[in-house]
Amino acid sequence: MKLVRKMKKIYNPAEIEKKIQDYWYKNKIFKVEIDSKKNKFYCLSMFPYPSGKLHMGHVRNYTISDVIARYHRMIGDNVLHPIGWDAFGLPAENAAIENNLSPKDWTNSNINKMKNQLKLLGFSYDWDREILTCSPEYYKWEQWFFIKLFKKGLVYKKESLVNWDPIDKTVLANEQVIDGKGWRSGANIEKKKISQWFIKITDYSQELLKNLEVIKEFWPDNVINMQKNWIGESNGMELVFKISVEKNINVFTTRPDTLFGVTFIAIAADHDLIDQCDLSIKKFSRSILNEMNEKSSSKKEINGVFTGLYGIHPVTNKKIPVYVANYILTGYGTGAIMGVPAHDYRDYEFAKKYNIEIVKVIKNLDHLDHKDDVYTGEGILINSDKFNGFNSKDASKSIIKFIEDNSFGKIAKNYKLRDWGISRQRYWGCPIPIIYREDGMMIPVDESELPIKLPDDIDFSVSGNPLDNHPTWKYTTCFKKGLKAVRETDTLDTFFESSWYQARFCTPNDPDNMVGEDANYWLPVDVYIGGIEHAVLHLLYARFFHKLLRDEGILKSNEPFKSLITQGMVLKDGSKMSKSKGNIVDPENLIEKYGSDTVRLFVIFAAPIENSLEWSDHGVEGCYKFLNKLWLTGYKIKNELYVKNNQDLIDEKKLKIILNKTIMKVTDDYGKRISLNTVVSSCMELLNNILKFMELGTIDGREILHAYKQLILILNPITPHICYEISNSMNIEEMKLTESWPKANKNFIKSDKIFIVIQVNGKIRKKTEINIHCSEEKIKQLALSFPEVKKYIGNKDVKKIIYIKEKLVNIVVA
RNA sequence: GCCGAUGUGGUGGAAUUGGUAGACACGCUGUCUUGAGGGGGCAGUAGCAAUAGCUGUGCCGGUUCAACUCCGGCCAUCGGCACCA
Repeated sequence: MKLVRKMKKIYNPAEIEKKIQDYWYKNKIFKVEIDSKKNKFYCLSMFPYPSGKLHMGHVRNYTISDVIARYHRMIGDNVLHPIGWDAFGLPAENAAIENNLSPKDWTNSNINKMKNQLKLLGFSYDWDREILTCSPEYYKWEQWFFIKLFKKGLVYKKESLVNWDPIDKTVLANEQVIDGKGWRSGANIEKKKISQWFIKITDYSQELLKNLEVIKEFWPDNVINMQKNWIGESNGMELVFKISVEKNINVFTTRPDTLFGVTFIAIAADHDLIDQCDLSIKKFSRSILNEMNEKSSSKKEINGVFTGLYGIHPVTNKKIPVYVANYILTGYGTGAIMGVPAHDYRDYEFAKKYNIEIVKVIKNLDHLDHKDDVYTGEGILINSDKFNGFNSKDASKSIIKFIEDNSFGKIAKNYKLRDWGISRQRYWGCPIPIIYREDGMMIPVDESELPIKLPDDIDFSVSGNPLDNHPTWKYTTCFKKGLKAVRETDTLDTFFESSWYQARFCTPNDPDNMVGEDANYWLPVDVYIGGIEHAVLHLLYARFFHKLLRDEGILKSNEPFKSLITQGMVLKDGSKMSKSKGNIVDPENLIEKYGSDTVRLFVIFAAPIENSLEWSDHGVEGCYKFLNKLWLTGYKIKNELYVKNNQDLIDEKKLKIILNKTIMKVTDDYGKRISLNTVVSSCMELLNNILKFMELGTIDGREILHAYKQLILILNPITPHICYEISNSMNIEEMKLTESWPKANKNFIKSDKIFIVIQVNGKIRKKTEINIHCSEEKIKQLALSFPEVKKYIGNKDVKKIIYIKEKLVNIVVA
């Protein structure tokens, strides 16, 4: 055995890691282009906001994607693993105000710092694809696309009640309000009626919902569920109540089976019909609307007023009173409901308060003796004319058909999803490419004028939207007629940028296209990794955008992300690491102390990916010790390699079997199960076994060396620096190949002897080793012969003997 | 209230198709090495009990020769939505 390089006895990560990282970076080792001969694999982590410092959550996220990317490279895939910066957003503006810096400089310096930290962790990115969402080259395309959508009628401006964040001083989308608070500022959200830009995500409600069925195979259940909930499809019917010859009220219900239980109609406070009511009703409605504006969360007491109007029940022809009620939402369904107090809690509460008749039409079969006043479940229809005796499901179908046949209404669907509000009253974002001409026209700017760049000379000392306050920026002229015009000073929600970056990564530097043709080779992303907090924010928007791009003819696929992994939070002392709690572990200090391989190993080993990860200094130590042991073992093998002439062939085979089983298992774990913590366990076990056989000294050193080399290969995705260094000094040829993943040798998966468990009535009584070629009959006989087994059989009858191949024998006695 | 997920030693967790529960690690205990500390080695570590044996994967029941795994019903924890008709 010739040894090429010297290997030091002591593992010194500080010395080896820097050298290897520089080599990777300078030689663009992970640069990637289309290669039709290879299987493509697009591995992506949610790109970071450049806050200035990498935290443990980032480290975990990016380590996971790096491990997956490196594994796929080793099995010969063409791997796209890019990184970029979600660089627009409020923190830059706030920092600028506080420290009197420009948001641009602040952002750029943060990116530099974080890029260095990413390099310290040895992530295998194609750095040539780095993108920056605040660069005009990027946001130009967003403006271009905005204009396309505007012309299609998919973006529009409308005055409506929107969420106002009083701390960040901007409007927020519904998805960005969490528990009544702003997603970033945490401020209590107020309702304001202002004119805002919206994008018609609701046009895609049905498809966004339907395609969940397709992606759910490789997406976590909870995310699928949250999106399903958020889109919120309800099936039912719309029904028309005549008010007068020319006026109607349309109501939406999901319970057509309760049609005969309607005793009132309730409409929302901004319903069209209110215009025709008395002044007192109008005043009341306005007070309800004001109440809604004040607070969006907290529940209010049910409240309403009779309008004096009646609707005619289309089937019974009864006069049904119409009320304005504060529990009817504006903007959902038709803004009006049919009140069925016997079978809906809110309707019941309302009817009690205003002495409205309560008519039971559904009999509860499960609780016949119960005399509940309200029953919201399904049952058998009563008091329902010709539908009496039907069960709820059949009745609903029949009633919908009856209603449609008589033109009283129609089958209908409703969604909770609202259009996405995309304008923000902030500076550090993508300018909306719209101008307001002096003749009152609102038109998009011409493509040739793009990008509409953000001005750099901004005065933050005045409060309000800096673009609006800028002395010259917003004044322009119309390219068509030369008329004077004023620019839109709102900017786009930063979720706009992150909705399509995964497509831009495919052709990041294309000057002529938003997304080039290569995207159809790379997309969809094969594995996408990020936090659960984006379940209905970014992950919904990105799915929507992908469909917009498809319908514009730019992309061919339907969904951006084939599979999704939501990694758990990193905790310390039971809670999320945060500055205010003072429980932060700084990745850079840790790398300095142990090296990045230890940090990577720990975050992979300490918990399954989806679980939260409780920080443990002891655990980190343990990982560091493992790497030391790995190194020292390599050193010993290299320097104390021995040839053994009278080796123990049985032990040799044992080691081979352990090795090949390990290769099989970790291949499955990396590739199919994406269970990375168990990869580490298996590698630890293998090293323990190698050490055991070295100690025993029964096997030829070359076999030990072989097993060790394979261990280095399978560990390489997780701890690439130490593996690279060891493979150099021990001459592991495979590491240099494009396809370097070891294959399990099928000849060494099973040994000749196997352990069999012998049970009597399902309880283990004996464990024994048998020859693999032993016949079933013989094994059964053998099982019966053991005294430990006989003892439990006694003089009872052996009813049957079950034999599970190569696993166990169960003797059933009675 | 609705929807969903999860429940295994002191701790993180493993058990991939119903077939040896607790792999791998952390921690702890004993012990050896050292002047001491660190580091390292060896042995032990689900509970009760004596080495026999019994019990044990949130609880109750069921299916099965066999259940952490499947089914039914509870309980607890976490997450999402929440006047959505």
